Amino acid sequence: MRFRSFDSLRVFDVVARHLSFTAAAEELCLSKGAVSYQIARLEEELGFPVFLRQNRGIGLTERGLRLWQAAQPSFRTLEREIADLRGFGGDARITVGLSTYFASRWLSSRLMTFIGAHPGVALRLQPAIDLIDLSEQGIDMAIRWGKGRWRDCRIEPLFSCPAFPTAGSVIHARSAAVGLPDLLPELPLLHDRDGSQAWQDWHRAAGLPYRPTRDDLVIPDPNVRVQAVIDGQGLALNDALVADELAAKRLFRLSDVALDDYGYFLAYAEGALDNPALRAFRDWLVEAAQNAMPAVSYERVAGER
Amino acid sequence: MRFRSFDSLRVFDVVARHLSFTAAAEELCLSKGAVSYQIARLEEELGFPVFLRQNRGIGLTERGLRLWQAAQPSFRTLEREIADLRGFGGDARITVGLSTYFASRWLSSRLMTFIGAHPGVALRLQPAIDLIDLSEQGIDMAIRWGKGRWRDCRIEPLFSCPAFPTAGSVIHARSAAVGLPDLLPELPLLHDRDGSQAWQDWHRAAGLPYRPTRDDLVIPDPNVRVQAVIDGQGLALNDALVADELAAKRLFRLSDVALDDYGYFLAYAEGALDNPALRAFRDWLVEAAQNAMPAVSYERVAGER
DNA sequence: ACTATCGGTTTAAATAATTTAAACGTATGG
DNA sequence: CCATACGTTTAAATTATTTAAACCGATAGT
Repeated sequence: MRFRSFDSLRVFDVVARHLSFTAAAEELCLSKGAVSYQIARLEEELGFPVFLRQNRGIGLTERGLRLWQAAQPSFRTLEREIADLRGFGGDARITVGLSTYFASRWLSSRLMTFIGAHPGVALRLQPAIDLIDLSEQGIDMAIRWGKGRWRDCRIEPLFSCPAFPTAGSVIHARSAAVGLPDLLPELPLLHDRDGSQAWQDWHRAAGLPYRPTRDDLVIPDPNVRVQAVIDGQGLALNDALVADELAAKRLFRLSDVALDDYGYFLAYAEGALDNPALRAFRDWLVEAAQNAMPAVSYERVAGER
Repeated sequence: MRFRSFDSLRVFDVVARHLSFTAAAEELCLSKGAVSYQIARLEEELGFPVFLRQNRGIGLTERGLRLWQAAQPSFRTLEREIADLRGFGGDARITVGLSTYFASRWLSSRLMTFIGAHPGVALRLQPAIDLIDLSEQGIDMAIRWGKGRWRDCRIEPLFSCPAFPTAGSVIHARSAAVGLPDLLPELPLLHDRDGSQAWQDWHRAAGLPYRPTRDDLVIPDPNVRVQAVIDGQGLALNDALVADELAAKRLFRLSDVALDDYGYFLAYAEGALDNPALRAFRDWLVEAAQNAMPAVSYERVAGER
């Protein structure tokens, strides 16, 4: 029997990308019942199951995975070619400036849903430390971390992502024993850039005195900074995207005082949204951010007031 | 609007391969109306036509061609992977022995319909002059030219393909002037192999005397033999697959006497059809042969009896 | 020039597939 | 233990597809 259900296969592709019937249904503008039906139909025609129905959610079977590895690029090719032939080719090449830190810790795992849903758009992620200058290097949009007080362009908040002091295990142990306020003056502070207000802001929030000039370090790249903290070079303000390191106990949060007004923002030039591809990316990003604000709780340590 | 109709696209793929709605309908087991509907639907959704409706038959538009160039390999990949995952992977690699002559002049132009209709089958064409020994070199099936009197294996007739004497333009001119019977004894005859009965058979059929030993040439490869004839090396018995050369007047048929019992045959070992892939190829080949027996008419030349 | 035939298209009716909304069942996390 | 999340099922409604037959233009053979 020849395989016929390529429409079902397309539904499978979307479901496999989300690993969720519900999310796929939303992307396809279908009810989840319809998606379930399509997958059942596909499995019947194939003669083997493609998804493992697990307790909560689903997973690909081994053959399902192999099928997806073939289907994913095929549909991507087809959809891109079709988008091209339809003449949507308009400005469908967009460049987003961001830090490798944000890209690897937050964006990349979610990106598949965008590129899958917008096959006609060629997305380019431009790693950059300094995201002040848009339009330099042909960056269409930038994702910035801060208080959202930039005035050079349109700014949209993505999600709040407070910064809090973090340290490696050695300093954490000392902090737990001695107490952070006493320890603070003698430790090097790692800054994200020259003239950053962040540590100063944090001291004010914590009600502690701040002496501006010390033997501090400026480490602009957040990934490098995190590693420096883990290696015991000093203290840094980090945001919730270090959740993995916290969970793995390679990094420790030292205080429940956080800079709550910090977060991630999308920055773009005034007319940027006239480009439908950019608008699509903006819409997707804002929604993705809404649904997934990372949060890190703080366990009070013994010895803290 | 997102593209949805991948089933229609699959129909398009088949139609584009055949360049015929009717043939595609047959392959897909649909009525031609249904195929027409699917293509109309596809074109509506794409927003541009994929086929040019010509006087007789159809052709791809420029964008249709580009679409097909993307769709063809994608569907092929998908169908092959699916065939594999379904476990049809059994013996889906088949090798067919044939002459490059037959391959290039008859088979290759038709082959696309087979590989398209049987994506799970990996087909290998093994060029060979001497197709007597099957099972040597792992040949599953062989296509032979002759009278079909082999006894070493199962033989199925493909199509009758009579042989007739041919010559290049110089000899043809002399033959037209002098008459073939008078000219024949003084011309070199080109044979397909040592001990071939073909020329002897032909002389008998034409009611002419045959002297076995002369300064003749043995040229086993049919393509080479055809070229030798064109170059005026002598006369050879050729079959209807030289139609192109006849039409281009590079080669000329010298007589209406033909060896009518010669033709192409498919040879394979007794149990070969147990392999579904081989059976599929046999079925396809036999049917393709039935629908397309080449025929060459003979225009009587001035000076002939 | 006439006619049979070869495609592709159209039509209306029949059939089959898909979709939806809602109810359901089960597992999870607070 | 309850509320929720997620996939499944169900029955009904809606769409889409298919078919057979008629149709139309062009072509090839006579």
